[in-house]
Amino acid sequence: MPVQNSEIAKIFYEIADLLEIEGANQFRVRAYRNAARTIEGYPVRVYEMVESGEPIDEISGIGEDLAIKIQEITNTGNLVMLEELRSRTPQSLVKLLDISGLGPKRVQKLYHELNITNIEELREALESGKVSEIEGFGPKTTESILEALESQSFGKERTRLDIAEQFVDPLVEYLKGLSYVEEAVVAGSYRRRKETVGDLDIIAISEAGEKVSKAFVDYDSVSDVISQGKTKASVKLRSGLQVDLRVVNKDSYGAALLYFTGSKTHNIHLRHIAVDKGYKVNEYGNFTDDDYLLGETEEKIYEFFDMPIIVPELREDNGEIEAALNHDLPDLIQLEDIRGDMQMHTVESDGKNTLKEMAAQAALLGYEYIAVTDHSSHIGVTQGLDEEDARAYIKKIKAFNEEQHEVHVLKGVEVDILKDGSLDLPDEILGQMDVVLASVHSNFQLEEEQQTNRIIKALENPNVNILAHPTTRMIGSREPIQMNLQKIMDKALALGCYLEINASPERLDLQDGSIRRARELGLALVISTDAHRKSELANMKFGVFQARRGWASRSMILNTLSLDDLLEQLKRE
DNA sequence: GCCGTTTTCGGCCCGACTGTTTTCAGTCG
Repeated sequence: MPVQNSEIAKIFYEIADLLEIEGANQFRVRAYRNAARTIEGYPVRVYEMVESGEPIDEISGIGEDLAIKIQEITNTGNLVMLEELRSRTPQSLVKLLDISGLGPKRVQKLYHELNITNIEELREALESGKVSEIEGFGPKTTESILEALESQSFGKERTRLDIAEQFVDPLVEYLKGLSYVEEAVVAGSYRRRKETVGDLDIIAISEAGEKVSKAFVDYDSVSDVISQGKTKASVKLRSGLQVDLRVVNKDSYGAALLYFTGSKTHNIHLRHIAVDKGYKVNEYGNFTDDDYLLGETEEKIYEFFDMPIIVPELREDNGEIEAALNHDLPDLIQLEDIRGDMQMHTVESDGKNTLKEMAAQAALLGYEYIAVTDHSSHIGVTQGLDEEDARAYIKKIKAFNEEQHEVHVLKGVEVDILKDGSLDLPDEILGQMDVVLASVHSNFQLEEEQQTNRIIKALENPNVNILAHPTTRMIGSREPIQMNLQKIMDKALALGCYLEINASPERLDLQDGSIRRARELGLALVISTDAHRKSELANMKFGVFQARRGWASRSMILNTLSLDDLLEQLKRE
């Protein structure tokens, strides 16, 4: 049975939590957590490596012991060690760690002294006053735990990048508007352009930390103040989003930005290098003994380590530090490189704007071309094109291109892949299109092999150019379908077709790790917005962020090409 | 539990804030 990387990671995360509650060596705990993170983001499925006999202990952070455990998981779907841990320390205790203010030590105490194993028992013990009888649990602590329980803000969900963006701009503007604030900027996973963010981290330059901190907690949309000090403060906005502020002086700005942009593993790796060279790096700068050396800008810090600056999107400790040391960082694609959008919908199917309106908006964005790709009719809700509609539609686009020359419109369609892998429009129609996107909109539950074969069969149709939103996942609401993406990528490469990076912020499909995989295979991709109204054409930036996180260079993204070159690339043998 | 040009032991990133304490442990990022 294929075991996903995420399943292995989940087991290691749980082991780390349980070991921590048991009071195990913190470095041992860290090793499990570190391994979980590595495997979670690993571009190759580890179980396939095990099957083919590839050495997994060559993965950084996986040693002999963890390699054996991974083999056990991939062979049996289970790990005896985890079962043993669970028999000593109830699994349900892990949930308690999600409650703000409760860490491993306190959870352990609650378990040992009151035999509390879950949230319900905790709530009861808090309300009956039993918890405050334990040493170390004063009135403030018990109250804040109770509050955290009431607010149900534990088990924190992550916020989509586009939604976080709506809160970021006004808050940063507010801070910048304060006379004693020189600069304010968002760091954290937001700056790394991760598809979702857990909270927002803001860095401000000021000599008046206490005043900034005060103004920050007084911000209009703040509903709760979690902490407030001279150099940092933490609040919850009404939306539920947590925002952390850090105030630094000019000399430490770069160091703080680096530190709070993360990722954590990237920072730790940099610090290892520093320690090896006899230096110390913290959020205030680079130090030798206790003497400040530098820290004003990120460039200077990377330069200190003989590296060019590494852009935030790459800072995941996935080889970017090694690449930087070799001066071999990828030349990442930028939004300005995009010359056209390869998927959008109009009123012909489920879009809200007309062809003319979409084209006008694309012209405003400076595009040379767009592909209009309305749905085929299989999925009833979208009222897509049947054969007759499609013929009329082709004529309509031809006429439109004759009457205007600002943006060339490619005749396109997003055709449904049916359950058996056949397509929802006849070849004769598809053959008249400039670009054909094929995509899965139904039968999400098929088993991996059947799903994979279904998609491959669709790609084998010589009219198909692009597999759109390849995994069909929706962030936070729909898991990717079970499919062997590696096989599909290999096939696409062999057949001369391509995969899409869907830039819709609720899809962002492909994921960053898969884009990285495509890069390694030499498989080109397109980035398209799948816009259903003209305003959504602006979502292209989210796709570009995602592509950058996947190490994509301009040369591997087809819609950075001129129209002629693009059409040439779309031709299949 | 991982790792190694200081390599098989002995390190492992580091600081701010809070609450409950009389000097610090726990949590968080």
